[in-house]
Amino acid sequence: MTLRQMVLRLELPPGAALSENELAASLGVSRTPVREALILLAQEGLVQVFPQIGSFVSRVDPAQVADAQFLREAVELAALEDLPPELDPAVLKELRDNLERQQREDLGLEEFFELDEAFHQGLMRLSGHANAWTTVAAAKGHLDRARRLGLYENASPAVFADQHREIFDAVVAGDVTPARRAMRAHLRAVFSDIERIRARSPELFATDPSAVPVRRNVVVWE
Amino acid sequence: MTLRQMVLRLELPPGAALSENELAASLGVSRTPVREALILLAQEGLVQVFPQIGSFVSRVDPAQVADAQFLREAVELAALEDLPPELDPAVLKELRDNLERQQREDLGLEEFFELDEAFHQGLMRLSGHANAWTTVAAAKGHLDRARRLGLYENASPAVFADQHREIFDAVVAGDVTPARRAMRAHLRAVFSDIERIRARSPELFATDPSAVPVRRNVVVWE
DNA sequence: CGACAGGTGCTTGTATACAAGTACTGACCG
DNA sequence: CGGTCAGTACTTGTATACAAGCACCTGTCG
Repeated sequence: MTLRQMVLRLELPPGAALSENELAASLGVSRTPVREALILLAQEGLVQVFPQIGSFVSRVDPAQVADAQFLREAVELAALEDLPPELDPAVLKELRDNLERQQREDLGLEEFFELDEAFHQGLMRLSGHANAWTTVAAAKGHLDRARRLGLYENASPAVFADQHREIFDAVVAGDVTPARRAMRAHLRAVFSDIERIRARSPELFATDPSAVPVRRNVVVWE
Repeated sequence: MTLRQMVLRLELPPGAALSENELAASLGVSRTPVREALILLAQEGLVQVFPQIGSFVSRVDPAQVADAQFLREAVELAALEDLPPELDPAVLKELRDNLERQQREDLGLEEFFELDEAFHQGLMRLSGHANAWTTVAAAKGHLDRARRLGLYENASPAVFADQHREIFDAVVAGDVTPARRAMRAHLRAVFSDIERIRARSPELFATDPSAVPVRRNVVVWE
């Protein structure tokens, strides 16, 4: 799990080489459990394994970002149409606390990301589809990394916090159509950033997803 | 892949024990690759692994069926709203051929299932979201098994074939709203069967998903 | 100087041995 | 007859050794 987080948080940058031997040594276990973890990450698309060549953190693939975006938008908008007449008060309280914390001034980017994830997951729980959300969450690795790059770029969580508030108010008021409109606008805000980032840091993005990385020998002075 | 198909086609019945050793022996390989395959099936929810106890084909979980149903409905309906003005003629031809084959009288159930899957995948390709569909397809194992049980029960693919035709005609005509209505009705037809089947074959369904299967010794006369 | 062949060190894939734990079996004892 | 406890046969989890293949480095030869 912690390896997955390192990939999602870009601590392991897209394109980085992941040797099973090195990972095993640094984690103090054998190759077997490391390998099993990499297989799961590979199925999620976060890692690419090339037989006899190496394993690599996959570069952010704009196509996969768009796929995940479509998926999450479809699911979250459908959930808004499926809200029960009586909303769970415990979840509502949790969401209110969440929104309050989002507006703190000294909020770190990673902390904002956690709150953001929890907020969207809370909305899914309100509609009784928390499990469908876990499927979406597992499929949106590329999207999450793109969103992080976007936030690192302009670092303005305040706008998103306001959008969250707008969505939440519409949900509580039972106004499905405005809630959907606000949600759609909120989710699509990602696209405004991605192309600019790609122009600045092209090495983080995939051009041909089937391209095989090359192994290079680099001299390291220690 | 063939092991996955055996689970989805109910050739390996829900609840069946899967010994890594037996599978390895019957496939002529060692435990390692078998184990890696089981890990992937476990992440899909088709298999449950209990440490030091055993691996089992997961019983059909009505909650997971409902989750997958919600997911696919959300995605397929969203795709219908995202159809381009000019539909790919190659895909249209493929769908027409598919519909024609669906109406053959001597169609086997498994063949109908293949056509059904190809039809829905084709619609997703029309809207340019084939990749999002693969994510959904990987998440709907429990739903697919429930649908197979439903078809084994009343064996009437003709109704579904007509619904497919109705959806297709609306899509070609560009009538999004009727297409959505037809699609929603089509997808929700699953629910009419599942409770009846559960009453007849409760051993295929999960009661408590966290319950641990028990190992039993049975005498086999050979 | 340039091209080519072989050595070397890395990679992942697979097989196998052992560790740890569960459940049934059967003998033993009250 | 019934309960208890050791033994055994199974399970999955982990570590390790070997197999197969790719890329670079280097020595040799033209």
